Amino acid sequence: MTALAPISTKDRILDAAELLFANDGFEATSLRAITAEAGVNLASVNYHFQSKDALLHAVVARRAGPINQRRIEALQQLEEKLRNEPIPIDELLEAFFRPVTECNVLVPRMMVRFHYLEARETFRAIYETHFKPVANRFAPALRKALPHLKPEEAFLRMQFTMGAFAQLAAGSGTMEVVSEGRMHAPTREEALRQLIQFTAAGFRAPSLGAGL
Amino acid sequence: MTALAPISTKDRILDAAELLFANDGFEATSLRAITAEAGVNLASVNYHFQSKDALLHAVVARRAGPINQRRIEALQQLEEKLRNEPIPIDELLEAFFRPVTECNVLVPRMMVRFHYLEARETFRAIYETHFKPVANRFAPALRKALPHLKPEEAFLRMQFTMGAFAQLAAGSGTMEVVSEGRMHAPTREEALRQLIQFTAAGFRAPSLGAGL
DNA sequence: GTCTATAGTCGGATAGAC
DNA sequence: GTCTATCCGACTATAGAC
Repeated sequence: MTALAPISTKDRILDAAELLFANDGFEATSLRAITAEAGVNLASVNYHFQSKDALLHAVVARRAGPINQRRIEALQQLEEKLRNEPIPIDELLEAFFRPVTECNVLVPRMMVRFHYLEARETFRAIYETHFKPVANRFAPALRKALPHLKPEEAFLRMQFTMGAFAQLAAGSGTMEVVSEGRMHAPTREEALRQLIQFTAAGFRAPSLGAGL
Repeated sequence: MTALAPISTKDRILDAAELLFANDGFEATSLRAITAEAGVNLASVNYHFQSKDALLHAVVARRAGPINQRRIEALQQLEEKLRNEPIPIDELLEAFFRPVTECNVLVPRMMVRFHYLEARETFRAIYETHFKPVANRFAPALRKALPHLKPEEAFLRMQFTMGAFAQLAAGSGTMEVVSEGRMHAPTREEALRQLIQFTAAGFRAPSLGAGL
C-alpha cells in the first residue's frame, strides 16, 4: 500500500531537498534545483512551505523525530535492564548512533552539515529543537559511564565522537576515492561497529588529569 | 619590521576571505562581504585573483604550504630518531596535528569545511593538491604503527580521527554554548593533548577481525 | 493546488577612467 | 593598482490566472 501510494508534491519536494542539501549544502542548493529534481513547479515550494528556511526545518523535522524517539527508547531499555548500574559506554554509543545509521544514508550526512558546519542562525534553531533535548537525555548516563573523566574531558570526548561519526556520515565513497580503489567501503553495520570500537576505546582512555 | 609593514590589498583580501570562508562557508560568503570586511574595492578581488574560486585556492595555499612542511619535518625527525622502529601512534598524531593547531585558529576551521563537507569540484582539487601528498607521506609510518589493524580498519580509524579533529576545529565556543556556560573551553594545547589521548586509544583498540 | 509570469534583489565579473 | 559604473545572470519570493 505504501509502495503504491502516490507521492505527494510536498513529499517529492522534501525528498529532493534532502538529497540536494545533503550533497551540496544549503547555500549551494537553489529552490530551482530542488523543484527540477523533484519534477514539480518552482512556485510549489513557497506554497507548501513558506520559505527556503522553513523548507529546511521541515526536511530536518521529518527525520529527526523518529530517530530521536528510537534513541530514547533504546536508552530506556538499557536503563531498565541495568537498574542503576552504569551503562557500558559502548552500549550507550550504540543506542545513540544505531538509530541514525539505520535510516536513509542522506540523513546523517545532512544532519552533520547542519549540526556542525553551517553557521547560519537557522541551524542554531534546528540544533536547539532537534538535538539538544536528546543530548540532555543522554548526558546523565554518559556521566555515570565515565566516572574517571572530568566533566570537561567527557564533554570534549563526546565532541570527538560526534566528529568521528560526522566524518563517517559525510563521506560518500571517501574510502574508494582516497585509496584509489584499493579498498572497499564498509557496510553500514561494519562502519557502526568500527565507530563504536574506536570511540569507546577513546572514552575509556585515562583522564589527562591536571591541565584541563 | 613585519609588524610595521603595511598590509597590501592582496593580503587584506586573503585575510578577510579566510575569516569569512571559515565562519560562514564558501557559498554563503559573497565577494562584496569580503571586500567590505577588508576595506578594499570590490573590483580589486578580480584584479588580484581572477575569480572567487581562484581566491579560495589562494587562501588555502597560503596556509597549507607551511603547515604541511612542518608536518613532514616532524615526521622526518621521528623517523630519524627511531630508525626503522615503528613510531608510536601518539607521536605520529602529534606530528600531524600540532602544526595545524599552532597556526591561526581560522585555518583548521576552514580546512575542515573544505576537506570534508563542501562538495564542489574546487574542493576536490584543493584536496588533491594540498592534502593528499601529506597523507601519502604519513601512510607507511601509520601502517607500521598499527600492525594489529587491517588496512581498511586503519583507514577507517584515520577517518574517525580526522573527524574528531574537524569537530574540534569547527567548533568555536561549542563547549560554552552547549553546556550553557557551565564549562570553559580548553586551551589549544589542552585540546590537542585530549585529541591525541582519545584517538591514540581508538587506534590501539583491538581489530574487529572478521567482517571488515 | 498548480501553473505562468514577473517583481525585486543580489551575486560574480568586467569595462574603462584615473 | 585602484576606482566607478554597469552588465547580466541567478536567486527567492509573490501575484494572479486557471
